[in-house]
Formats: sequence, C-alpha cells, structure tokens
Amino acid sequence: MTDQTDLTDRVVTADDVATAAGVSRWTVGRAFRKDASISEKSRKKVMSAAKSLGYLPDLLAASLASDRSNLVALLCDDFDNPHKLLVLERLSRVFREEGWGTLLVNMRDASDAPSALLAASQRRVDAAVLNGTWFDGRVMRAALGARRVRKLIVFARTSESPDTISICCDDVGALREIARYADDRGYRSPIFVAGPDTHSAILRRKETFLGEWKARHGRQPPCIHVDHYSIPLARARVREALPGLAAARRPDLLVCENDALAIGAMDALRHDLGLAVPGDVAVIGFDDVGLASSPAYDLTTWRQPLDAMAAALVDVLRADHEPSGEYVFPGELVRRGSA
Amino acid sequence: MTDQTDLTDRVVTADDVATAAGVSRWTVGRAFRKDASISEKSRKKVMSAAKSLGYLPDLLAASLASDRSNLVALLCDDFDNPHKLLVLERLSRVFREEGWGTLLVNMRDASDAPSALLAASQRRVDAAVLNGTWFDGRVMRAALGARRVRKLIVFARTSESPDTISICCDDVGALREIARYADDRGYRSPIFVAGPDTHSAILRRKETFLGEWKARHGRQPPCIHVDHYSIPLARARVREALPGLAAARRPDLLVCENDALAIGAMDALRHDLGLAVPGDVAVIGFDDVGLASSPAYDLTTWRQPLDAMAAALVDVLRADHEPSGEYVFPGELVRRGSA
DNA sequence: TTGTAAGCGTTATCAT
DNA sequence: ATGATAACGCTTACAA
Repeated sequence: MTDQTDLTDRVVTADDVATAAGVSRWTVGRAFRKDASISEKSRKKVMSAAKSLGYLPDLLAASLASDRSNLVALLCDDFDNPHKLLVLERLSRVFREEGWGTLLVNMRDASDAPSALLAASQRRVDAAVLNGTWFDGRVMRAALGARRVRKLIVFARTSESPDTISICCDDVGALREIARYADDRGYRSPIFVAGPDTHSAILRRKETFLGEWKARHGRQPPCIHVDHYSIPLARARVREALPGLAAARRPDLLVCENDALAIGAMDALRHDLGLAVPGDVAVIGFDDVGLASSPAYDLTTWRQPLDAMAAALVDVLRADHEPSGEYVFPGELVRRGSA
Repeated sequence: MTDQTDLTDRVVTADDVATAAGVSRWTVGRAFRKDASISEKSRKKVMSAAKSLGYLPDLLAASLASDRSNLVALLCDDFDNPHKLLVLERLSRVFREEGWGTLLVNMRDASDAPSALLAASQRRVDAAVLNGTWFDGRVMRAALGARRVRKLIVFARTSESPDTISICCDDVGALREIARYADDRGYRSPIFVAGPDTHSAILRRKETFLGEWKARHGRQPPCIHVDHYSIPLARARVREALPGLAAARRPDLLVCENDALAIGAMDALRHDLGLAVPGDVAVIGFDDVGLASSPAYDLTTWRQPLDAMAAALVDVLRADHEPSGEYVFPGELVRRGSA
C-alpha cells in the first residue's frame, strides 16, 4: 500500500509530474520525446513541473517498455595496444553524442567472447560493437544465436561472417601502398612483423604485403610472428628472431602489422641489437597511435581513418533496417623518420 | 492480443520456461538466483528447460523490479593519458568478474561532468565511479542531488567532498619518498612539472614535493605548469620553460606529476633542447604506464597500487551500507635509468 | 519449498 | 492533441 502523499525519498515519477502539471502521465512522456505530437503549451507546463520536482525519465523502465535500451555494447580485448584508447575514447564519445550509453565489456580472451556477448544481450543492447582480436567465428554464431542482440558490428577489422556488418580500414589498399612506398624508397630486403596467425590472417595485411612484394621482386619476404599485440612481446620476439637470420637475409626494413609491434621492434633494434633506426634498419607501423609521433620513435605509419569509421558506425547504428556488408575506408600513409 | 502459442521470434521468458518445466514462473526466477531456497530437483528441471529454450533472464526487467541495475557507471575524462587504459581495463574486468556491467561515460570537459552523471543516474546505476581530472565540487553536488546514484566513488584521486568515498594512492607519502630519493641521489636543483593548477592542487603531489624539498634545503623548487596531462603539450611547455630559467636555476632533475608529463618532458629535453637524460637532467614520473618501462624512456616512476585500489573499489561497491571516507594505498618507487 | 498478488516506471496502441 | 488500457519481464512481499 504505497502512500501517494509520502514523497520522502521516493523517486519522482511521470505520474508525479503529471499531477503537478495537471496533465496525464502520457503527456509527460510526450514532452520528453523529440518527435511526439504535443502542444507547446502542454510541453511548457510539463517541463516546468518536471524541473521543480527534479524529474528525469527512467531509462530502465523506458527500455523495458519500448524494447529499445539505447545501450550499445562495446566488446573489447587487447588492452595492451595503445590504439585501443583512441578507439574507446572516440566511440564512447560519439555514442554519448547520439544519446546511446556505452556498455563496456572486457573480453579476457577468445573463450570469454561468447559469454561477454551474452552478458550484453541480457541487457538488451540495441547493438554490439566488437572491437577485438581474439574472437572468431564461434563468437559470431553465438552472437547471432542471442536473439536480443539486434545488430552486430565488427569494428576495425573485417568479419568472417557474411551476416554481420564490418567497418574497417582498407588494409589491402594500405599495405599495397606501403609496399610501393618501401620499394620506391629503395628498400630491398624487408621482413614482415605479424601478430598471431589467426588474427593476422583476418587483417590480410601480411598476405597483402607479401604478395605485393613478390609481384615486384619475385620473392616473398620472411616473417616474424608475435603472439600478442604487445610492445614488450614484440621486442622480445624481434630480438630473438633477427640474429638467427642468415646474413644475406638481414633486413633493411621491418614492416609491422601495427604500431605496438613496430614500437617493440624499434626497441629491440636499438636497445638489444645495437642497430640504428632508420640508419641500419627502417621500420613502418600501422595505426598512428600517439606514440608514433613522439620524437623517440618518429614512426612512419598508416593512419586509420577513425573519423570516417566512427561516422559510419553511427550511421549503421542509426539505421532502422539491418544493413550488412563491409564499410571500408582508405586511411593514409604518415611519413615520419623511421622509414 | 498476443497469441501465447506463437513462438516465432518471441523472446523466451520465464513463463515459457515455467510451462516447459512444469513449475511456476517464480520458481524459475529462484533457480537463477544464487541464494534462493529451492530444491535441487526443481532447479535441475528449470535449468534444463531453460537451456533447451535458450532462456536467459532479462536484466532490464530484473533491474526495474528489484531497483538494482547491477550497472556501475565509470565516468572518465583525460583519455590522452596512457594510464587511463590501465584503469579502464582493470576496472571493467573486475566489474565483470563481480557480475556488474560497466557503463562507460566519456566526460568531455568540466562542464560536461554533471550531465554525464545525470545520464548515468537515469539508468539507475548502482554506483558511479569517477576517474577523471576535470570535475570539481560542482559535480559532486550534482551527483548527490541525483538521488538514483546510490554510491559515488572517486577513484585515483582524493575527493573534495566529505560525503563521497575516495580510493587513491598515497600521493603525499609517495612524493615524500621521491623527494628523499632525489635528495639521496645527490640532485640539488629539481623542478616540479605539474598539471593544471586546479587538479594539481587536489593531487597534493606538487605541494608535498615542494614542501618536503624546502624542509630539506630551505628553498622551494620552481614549477612548470602544463594545461593538460598530454605528452605533446608537456613537451611544448618544457621546451619553452627551460631555456628561460636563469643559469643558476638550471635543473638537474625534473619531478613530474605523472608519466605523461614526464615522457613529454624527456622528449623536450632530448630532442628539442639537446640535453641527455639522465646525464644532463634526470626525470622522475608517476603512474608507471607501460611506456615507462620501455628502453626509450626507462623512466623512474611511482607505481600506483592498482591491484589494491581495484580490490578496495570492489569491497566498497559490494558493501550494503554506505561507506565513506578515504581509502589510501601506498604504492612503490620503481627505479629505472632516468633518475 | 513453492505459488500468488501487486507492483517497478515507462511506452505502444488505440480511443477520444 | 490528449487520455486510457495493456503490456514489458521480472522481483518483493506474503500466503500456502
């Protein structure tokens, strides 16, 4: 038996505002919606009553009733990569600008991805944005099985599944141009530094570079694989791998799958192997993280078109229908001192 | 008029599971709660029915009914600081481990903070964790006014308001020890590199260092202020500020309020001013971001006790009552090559 | 241990 | 333009 007159510590509800404004509860709701058909007079009355009572619509109740949560899940892993911070900042910002809340879900590893997706679906997120490296086809299927995730968008990498939307940088075009640039600058014995095989294959950066170089010079450059996109790990792997190469295969350039690998590689070259960058070995990265422009690294790299990608993501999220396919954006080479 | 027998694309609800399992809807609910009193037999029946139907409890509806959302809002700004990535990863991970969702709210600037807090409160978050630099007392008051935010926790800095909980590193103890270390190592003319005045005052790192140094040597070291905790900005400010100092005040050490400032300072020293670190000028930072251990910087710094701080945060969030006060943890000096 | 009634605060839908 | 009805899917009582 709730006493309507006892307002102590009770949450202010639309009914309270309605009573205060002398209108119905539904009119209060309309006043707070953009598109609703309501007279200016009513809206004013409602708004002033709402203000004096300190009323704010309850998004939880609204979500339940409307079956739209205005929540977007952002599923991430790979927090070692400094590029992640750029993405998190940008996406959480544009989501908020669009009126969506950001549900950040930290996927620990590949096996964790399906459960992360379920966690999101239990909150009826309007969409799930996957920005990570460690999920695979299984995740996609789990996601599509979770009926409450209406939209599944793979951000910053291509998707293996045809049913999903993916928004990414044109990796193939990028690596072609990087190969051309390396060739033009006179480098002749590059090595490609790649991430873990599974993810590397999806990015298609490695195969593109290797293929393009082979087309130009008839031989495929060697590769170094790093198990994780982490700066210290890349450093360790490059330190181990380089001295083992026959002298004839000693590289004059390391083309790296991303900046984390590139920075780790530079650390190894300079501080473990005593080589000068770019004097002895040049380095090219990918992402253009903040550090790439620091004078300590001054890294030639590829800038992902984050503006365009974020804008495309918003468009896709806004769309009423279920779009699908790939949205690919070009990006640009950022020439600095390292190559 | 919903047709109960038409299951096409309908969300599976507790009622469906109840029917399938031959129990009541409430028993289904109990089966999914940890503490509920339910017979093992019923639970098994329910769970197998749930599994075969693909049922998962709807957290939205649960939140509305129970008035607990199991959502924690994480209000952040200062995404330029690489330390933010450590915090985001850690907190989103422990929240998930505890069964809480993370609502990431990106505060653009100081004026944005109150509205960010309201956005969180509209989702009935169980708690709001503030991890940022740009909010001030006004935000606190706005937050406490928002009745639906039950707990307000300031993370990684002290709070100005006595009504809030704060979990932070012992900045005062840290800077005392840094001053002692600098003194012991023979540095005699340090400069303190601080962030924006408002925030700097709250951290108390600057005043602690200055005070401690004055107590030891009778004079207060000069300061350089940077408007933002950003690496490039710190670089620019140090580049401008250092040459202007009289030769007698030329520093042999820069003590920096955090690693972002320290890294920017090192860039300026080495690449703009042609000075060797630590040969000509030593540098000390604060935070121990990933970059600090890179050989390019090899930064002596203070490691915030993130483990302990995250654990304390969980305890505070778990607590039924409303704890308050400051939870302070010590951290440790990480000695590397830069000082 | 299990079932029932009464909400939680909103919105979709229809009626006026 | 506004009001009324019936959900949305669950949980907290409390009764059996």
